Parts: sequence; structure tokens; C-alpha cells
Amino acid sequence: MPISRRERPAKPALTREGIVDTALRLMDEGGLQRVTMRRLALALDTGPASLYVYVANTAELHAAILDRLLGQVDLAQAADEGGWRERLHTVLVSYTRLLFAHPGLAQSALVTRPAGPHYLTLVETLLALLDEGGVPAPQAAWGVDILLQSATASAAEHSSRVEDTRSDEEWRRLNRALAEASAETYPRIHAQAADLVSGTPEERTRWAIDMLVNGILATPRTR
Amino acid sequence: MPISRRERPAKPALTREGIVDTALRLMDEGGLQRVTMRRLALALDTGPASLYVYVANTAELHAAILDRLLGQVDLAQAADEGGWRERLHTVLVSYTRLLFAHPGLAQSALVTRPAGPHYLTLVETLLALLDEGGVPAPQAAWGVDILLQSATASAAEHSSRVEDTRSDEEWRRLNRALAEASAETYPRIHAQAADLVSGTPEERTRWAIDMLVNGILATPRTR
DNA sequence: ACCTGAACACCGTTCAAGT
DNA sequence: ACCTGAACACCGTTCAAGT
Repeated sequence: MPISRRERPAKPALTREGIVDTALRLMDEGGLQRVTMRRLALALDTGPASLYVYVANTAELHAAILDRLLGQVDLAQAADEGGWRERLHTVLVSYTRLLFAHPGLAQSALVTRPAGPHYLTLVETLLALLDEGGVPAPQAAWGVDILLQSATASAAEHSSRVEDTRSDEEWRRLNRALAEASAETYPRIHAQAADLVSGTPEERTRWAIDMLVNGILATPRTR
Repeated sequence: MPISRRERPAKPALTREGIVDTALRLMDEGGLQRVTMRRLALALDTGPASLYVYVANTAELHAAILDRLLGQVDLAQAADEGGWRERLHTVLVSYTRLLFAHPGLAQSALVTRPAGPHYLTLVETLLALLDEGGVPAPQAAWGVDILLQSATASAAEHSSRVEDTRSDEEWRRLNRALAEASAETYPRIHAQAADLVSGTPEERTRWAIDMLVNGILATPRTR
């Protein structure tokens, strides 16, 4: 049996793309908290300092991962996907699902928004849908911001509970605090405790999108 | 000159309250990133392990700090503060300002909500105001959630730019990406670039609250 | 220009042992 | 019950030196 010329495959050259690829793989395997500069470097068979040639810092790395991921958002471009409102739902639900599936990334997206091509495409698509719905441009522009922010924040909130047990305990603690709120001090919380925590994430997301669209439609920017 | 019985003041006994107090002081001096378990312990003249008798982990500590801070929210209880809508503005703007002034805390609030008395009071107040505005209880319950989430997310986003220079660069990068978006690939972003980033944080917050209230009013929970 | 070894300056959390 | 020294298992980022 001939011995291959090189026992190990050649170490592939570092590129920004390759770094983001490996980061995505690490994240799929164990969540964003496993994607550290040091571990990423280890997976790429180099030292952490080498990564800084291609990536400015951890925040930028996270933004790059997210932008790559945003390529998977369903932009509802098919002709038979219904009216603008329904297609808006499709896009935003798809975006939300993506972030729900990748715990931790949503949180970093709130602080450092991706500025890559996929993010721009998403914004462009939402602007087009609101325009189709007759929303005046100024309030559409601010509206898109809040639509994305709301979806991102929901995912950040939820995802943390999936990712580690500790946050799940916090969640239970808040629920208990709501359920056990004294009827004298907090009469409305006491009366509406069930409403406050009702619904699946899907139901709440759907209502939130409807509500936001209604609000955007009804609120001109010049008072 | 008589030598005092003890040269140094007696080391005060550790309590949860005292720990949160000191944490708040550290945060005022240098932002949340300066409030680490180790530094906090140092400020309290003890070792980090001692804190774990009173605080389960860092997330819980942050939530406790925020709940303490929420005691300062203007609940618009004065008789002459106008109608429900205006008072809702007062409460939410006050909440937003608080988080803007304490960079970093907003971010942690999105993941671990405080479950203390001040947070419950805030929720109770918002429920009362929406009730006064004739909003049906089920959609008020979900609405309060989004009102707080939106204010918190805005603060998280903004505050990071204040806190460190790096995020400010990210912000500029996104703005440039929007401003320079190609008219062919992103026609609407190109046309609406100015709108997308226009307005002061105050103006955007005000519009967002109006928009959310309009949406909540217009969106029943049973479709 | 690209890459890296080594260092700097830190983290959160646990746990056995003390009082 | 409360407290702690010491350890465990990590971090991000920088920089001088190499190729």
C-alpha cells in the first residue's frame, strides 16, 4: 500500500470566509458560547493571534456569522405567496426561526448589527413589502428597524433559556413572581397572570408582527 | 491625640443589599463591565467565593441591580400628568432614559428579566394605563411585554455605542453600508438611506411608543 | 504581508477546609 | 451557617519577532 505523499492534508490557508465557515460549524455543534477566538483558532490549527489578521474582534466575528446565516432567510419572492402582509409574515417568521435555532447570536445582533449583503437584502425586502402595502416611506424606514429589533429581541430572550439551564431557572422565577403576585399590591398582575405568560412563541410572534404592522400603518411620522 | 480603638472601620457584614449597593456604585463609576464578581469582591474586601452565598450567579446579580434601579422610574402617578397615553409616554420614556444612562444593563435585561418588586410595579402600572385606555386585557398583557422589550432593546443597542469605541465603529460601518448601498441592488435602501438613520433617539423613542400603542389598540388577540 | 509564540490582564464558578 | 484560599478551566487582545 503506497504511502501518500503527505500523511496529513495540507493546512488550508486562512481566509475570512474559511474562518466564518469554521465558526458556523463550531456554533452548530455547541452553541455560540463555544465559538471563542481561542477555540476557533484551535479548530483552524493556528493560534488566536492569527485570526486578528482577518477579523477585528469578537463582535465583528459574530456579525459576520449572522450575515452568512441570513442568506437562509425566506424572502417570500415566489409569486404565489399571497399579499404583502402575508409575505411580510413569511419573511419575519423565517428570520425569527433562524435566530431561535441559533441561540446566542440574536443577543449579539442587538448590539452589533450585521452590515453585510444578506442583512441589506433583508432590509430591502421589508422596505419593498411595506411600500407595496402603501406605507409612506418615512414611517416604513423607522418601522423596519423596529420589526427587526422586535424579532431579534424575542429570539435573544427565548434562546437563552434553551442554551443553558440557569436562564431557565430565572424564567421560572419570573413566572412564579407573576403568578404569586399579591392581589393587594399588584391587582392587575394578579388578575392577568395567565394572560401575561400565555401563548406559544409562535402565537406571540404572529401577534407581534400583526400588531407592529398595524401600528406602523397607523402612525405617520409628522405628528 | 488618642488612637481610635480600631484604626480601620470594622469590615461590614456581607448582605445581599450591601452587595447590590456596592455593585451599583462600581457601575456608576465605570460601567457594567467593571462590575465583575472578582472586582466586586475586592471592593467588599473579600474573595469572590463569598458572594455566592448571596447571589446565585452574574446574571442574577445584574437583574438585582436593575430591579434596584427601577425604583427610580417615574410612574406618572401625579394627578396632573395628563391622559393615559401621555402618562404611558412618561413612564416608558423614564424607563428608557434610565437604561440609556446605565449602559450594558439593558442588554442583560433582555436575557434575564428582573423579577423584583420594582419590575412588578412597572408592569402593574403599564397594565393599569392600558386598561384606562380601554385596551382589552389579553392584548394589554402581551402588549406590555413588547413595550418593555422595545424600550430595553433600544437602550441596549444605543448604550453599547456609548460604552466603547469599538461598537461606535460598527455603527459607523452600518451607516456607511446603508448610505453607499448600490442603487441597482438595493434601490429602496439607496432611496431611503436618510430616512433609515434619521431622528434623535428621543424622536425615535417617542414615535415607537406611539406606534406600539396604536398597534396594541388595533390588534385583538383572537384573530 | 502574513503569521505566530508568548505574554498581559483578566474572567466565573466550585469546593474542601476552616470558623 | 457563613466565609474563604486556592484552584480549575478558561477568556480577548496585543506585540515583538519571525518568514
